[in-house]
Amino acid sequence: MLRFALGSTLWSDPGIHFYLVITVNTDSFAKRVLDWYQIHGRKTLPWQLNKTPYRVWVSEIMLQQTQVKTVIPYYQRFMASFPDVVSLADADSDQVLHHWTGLGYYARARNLHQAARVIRDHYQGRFPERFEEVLGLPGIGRSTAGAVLSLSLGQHHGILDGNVKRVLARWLALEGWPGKKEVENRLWERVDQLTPQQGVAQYNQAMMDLGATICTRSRPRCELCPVQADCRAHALGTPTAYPHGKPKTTKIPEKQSCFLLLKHRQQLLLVQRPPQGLWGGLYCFPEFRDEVELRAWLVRHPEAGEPKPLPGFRHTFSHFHLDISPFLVELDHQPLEVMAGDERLWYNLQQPASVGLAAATKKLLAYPQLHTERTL
DNA sequence: AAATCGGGGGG
DNA sequence: CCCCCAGATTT
Repeated sequence: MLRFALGSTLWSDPGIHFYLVITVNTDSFAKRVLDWYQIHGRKTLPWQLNKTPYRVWVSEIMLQQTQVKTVIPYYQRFMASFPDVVSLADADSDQVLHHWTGLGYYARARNLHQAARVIRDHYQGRFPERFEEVLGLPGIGRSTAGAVLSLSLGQHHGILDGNVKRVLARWLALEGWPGKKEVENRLWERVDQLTPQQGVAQYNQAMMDLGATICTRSRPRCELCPVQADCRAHALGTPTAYPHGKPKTTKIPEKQSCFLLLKHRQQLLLVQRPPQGLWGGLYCFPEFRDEVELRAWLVRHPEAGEPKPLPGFRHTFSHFHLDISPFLVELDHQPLEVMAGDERLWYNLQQPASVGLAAATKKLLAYPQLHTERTL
């Protein structure tokens, strides 16, 4: 922390002095986070007492999916039943899952149990203390391995859980969705740069606490944040815009429909669509939900011939895909009474009427199969 | 109703 | 590498 004091004495009145005191916080990111933690961080949660890799590991796995308040009673019961890694390894799967009931993500309980057995069988029942070995255990990735070894043993590893991602993405005003490998890699780089040599355990804990209590997802309390001064998202006034969400994967719904291409000589039947909705007011081939519906219609119109499937195609709208299956039906005799209700017309291929046609309809009207002499 | 959380697993 | 999943909770 640096303070600059600029003083001035008024020439005209030696009794009056002005001082402008400028305080500039030149502390590093890590120091400010650590200072904040000394005052505001939680230090007496069950897994913060009696710290061992095993106890921290179990807490980290539970906390991945649930908040502290909910985890505490589960953690207490779990530790009472499985006080060390060997007792966990020796337990039945059912027993372990029973302790997990209500926590969800049961695959993680299975991984936890499996990892305990690996530790019992390959590490003589002692929790491994080399990063690569920890990373190799089922259910433990880079962040959890770093958390366990730093929090319990003070080893120098960064962490990047959801809380830390949010804090850093905001502080950096980082563009991009952290689910993308490249964005996550950039975050890990910054984790490596910002994680201090001294006080890693407290720093990592502090970053998680900061994300959980101050830099929350929806209503961050920036006024209480120790790194607000140089937080880029705060400067932009849009902290909640970070981290960016998953890009809207225009989870395009798909719809299929069958079109009836009813042909008599050089004419094709088109019906006008209702004014509302898709292709409103345009002329279009009679549409059916599926082939069954189309055939049901044909049964009621015995004058029509056998439907002949034409090549289908996918038509993509802004908000969904329509998979179109056209069926050509040829009429021997004059046009029959058709499709009650809507406006309809017999569209002459030689002398096209001036009506609105959807792109898909145009595409179908251009099919060569409609322009050849009838095949019978 | 949608987003979330870290790691696993499949294409 | 990319996408999807587990499941209960929060917003």
